[in-house]
Parts: sequence; structure tokens; C-alpha cells
Amino acid sequence: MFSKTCEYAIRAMIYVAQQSKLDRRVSVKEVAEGIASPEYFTAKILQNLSRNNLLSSAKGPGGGFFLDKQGLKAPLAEIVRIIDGDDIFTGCGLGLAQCSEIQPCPIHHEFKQIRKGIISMLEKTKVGAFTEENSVHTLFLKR
Amino acid sequence: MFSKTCEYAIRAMIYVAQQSKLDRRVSVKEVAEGIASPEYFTAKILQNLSRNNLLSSAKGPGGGFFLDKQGLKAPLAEIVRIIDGDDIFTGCGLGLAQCSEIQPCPIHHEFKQIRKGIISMLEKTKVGAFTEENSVHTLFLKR
DNA sequence: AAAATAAAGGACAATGTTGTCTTTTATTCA
DNA sequence: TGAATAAAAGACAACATTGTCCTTTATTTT
Ligand code: SF4
Ligand code: SF4
Repeated sequence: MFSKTCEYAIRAMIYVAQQSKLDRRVSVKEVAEGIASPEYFTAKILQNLSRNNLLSSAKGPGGGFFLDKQGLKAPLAEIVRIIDGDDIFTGCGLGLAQCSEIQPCPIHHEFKQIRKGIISMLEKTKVGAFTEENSVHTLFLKR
Repeated sequence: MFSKTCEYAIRAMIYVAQQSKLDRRVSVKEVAEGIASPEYFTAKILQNLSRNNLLSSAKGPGGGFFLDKQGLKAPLAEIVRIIDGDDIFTGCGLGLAQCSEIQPCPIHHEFKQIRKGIISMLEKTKVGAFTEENSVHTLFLKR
């Protein structure tokens, strides 16, 4: 569904969100340990997210990554869009060619509904949503 | 959603299905031209599908690939399973860890529904379904 | 000011996916 | 039987994704 990079990005954002709710800033190292991802690769991803303003960061002692109130409201869709582009939002999953609504293939209607579901799920779910009942949700960031 | 290889596989199967309905066997070359895919790569894919009995093939003059009545009834799901494995059928799209129904993440319910939709779409759509109203559907195999 | 901390950035390596070419095997037809 | 046809199989090349390491820049603390 999503690239590995994107999966890490989502998990990382959730982890940072959880820690931000506790007013903690976290280092790359901590994030990588927290979500069981390769440290340096995770660094790249966090940099990317930060550059794209999905995440705040601060250098130096006491620094690290964090999410402000705005950041917690970012939908998962934004992360996906930045990391994987918007193929999943626009393209046809089957990889068939440009086909119109007027001459759709046998699965077009169903496929459209599914895509709509994915988009709606990603748009309406904010990273902050994963911070309630903290102890429970920390668990499944590692795999 | 699917790998490029898998997209080619689906398009190729549809193309072969269409030609089989006209009692034609088709060569790799014809398939590749028919779906605008790289010829030798397509050969590998067709071999793979053939090895896995999703497709019949015959060597020598007058040979080529074709689908018998059984083959036309194969669901798209089978193609996906063979080429991409069953990640899409079983895994969690977000790449989060093993999480139970009892302690689901905020999007679990919605995600489950979506996955169910994808599976149902792929299972109930047979390759043969793309052979009706032939002229229309041939169009969008090229992209 | 110097040392320590931590992100940013650049360069590179490993792996996986996609794409190409050549040789071998099976079948048909003359 | 020999020539032609077409898939099967093996080897390899190009490219993309994923993963690692090292240097630089900004910030804080002493
Ligand atoms: S008609 Fe819709 S589902 Fe079918 S190939 Fe086109 S975009 Fe995809
Ligand atoms: S609870 Fe469901 S949707 Fe959430 S991470 Fe687990 S499998 Fe995925």
C-alpha cells in the first residue's frame, strides 16, 4: 500500500506525537528505537518531514523533534502525500490506462469507492489521534 | 497499490483473455505490443503465470499463450497473490505492528473495511469479465 | 570562548525491482 | 529429417528504494 519509507514516516510521526503530548522533545535515536527502524534512515525521513513543515525540530542540547498543536492536527494523508506522492489519491490501482467515466472498466465503480475510502480514512485521521490511551498505542509502533 | 510487474500481469491476462475469446493464441511479442509493456520482461511474467497454471501456453508454430474456459474464470486476486504475494490481503497498510482486535489502533475498523473491499473486488472480478464489449476495453490496456 | 549536543546535509553502499539479451527446449510443418 | 517457430530458462544490466556513515551547521551549557 505504502512504501517502507512512508510506513516509517507514519510510525515516527505517531511516536513524536505521543511524546509531544508529554511535552518531550525526542532525538532521532530515540525515535528509531521507539519504532524499531534503522536510525540513520529515520533521520533522513524526519529531516524530510521537517523540511516540509509537518514536524518541528530544534538543534543543540535539549533539542530534538516535536509537534506543536498545529502539527498534531495534520492528517496522515499529508505524510503520505509528501513521502509517496499522490499516486494513491489519483491513479488507477490496476495500472490500466486513462479511461473515462463514460467507458469505465468492469471494476471502476468499485475501485472508485475503495479509493474514496482510503482517502477519507487518511484525511480524517490526524496524527494526534494516536496519543489517547497512551500505554496501549505505544506497543504497536514496533513490529 | 500493486507492483509494476503485477500491473503488467493483470493487463497481460486481460489481453490474452480477450484474444482467447476470439480463439486466438498470442505470442509474447503480441501481448507486449497489445499492452505497451517491455517485451522480454513481459515474457518473464507470462512464464511465471504459466508455471503457476493461471495461463496455458504452447510452444512451436501456432503456439502462444491462451486461456481455456477455466482460466477465464480466474479472479484477479489469483494474479495478485502469485505476483505480489498476499501482503495486501493480510498485512496492515500502515505498517504498524501486530495489533489485536481487542486493542485496535484508531483506524483499524475503517482499514479493515477497506481491505475487505479490495479483497472482495479482486476475488469476484474474473479476467473473463474484461472481454465483453471488446472494442471498448481493448483501448485502456495501453497507457 | 570552548565543549557538548543534536539536527542537516552530502556521499556512498546494499538490496530489490524492473528491464534486456542470449541460449536451450519443445513443437510444427515442409 | 531439417528448418522454422515460439515458449522456457539463465545470465546480466539499469534503475529505484532502502540503509549507512561522515562532515557541517546551529544551539546550549559550562
Ligand atoms: S476504469 Fe477506473 S478502475 Fe478501470 S482501469 Fe480505468 S481508472 Fe482503473
Ligand atoms: S489496529 Fe489494524 S489498522 Fe491499526 S495498525 Fe493494527 S492492523 Fe493496522
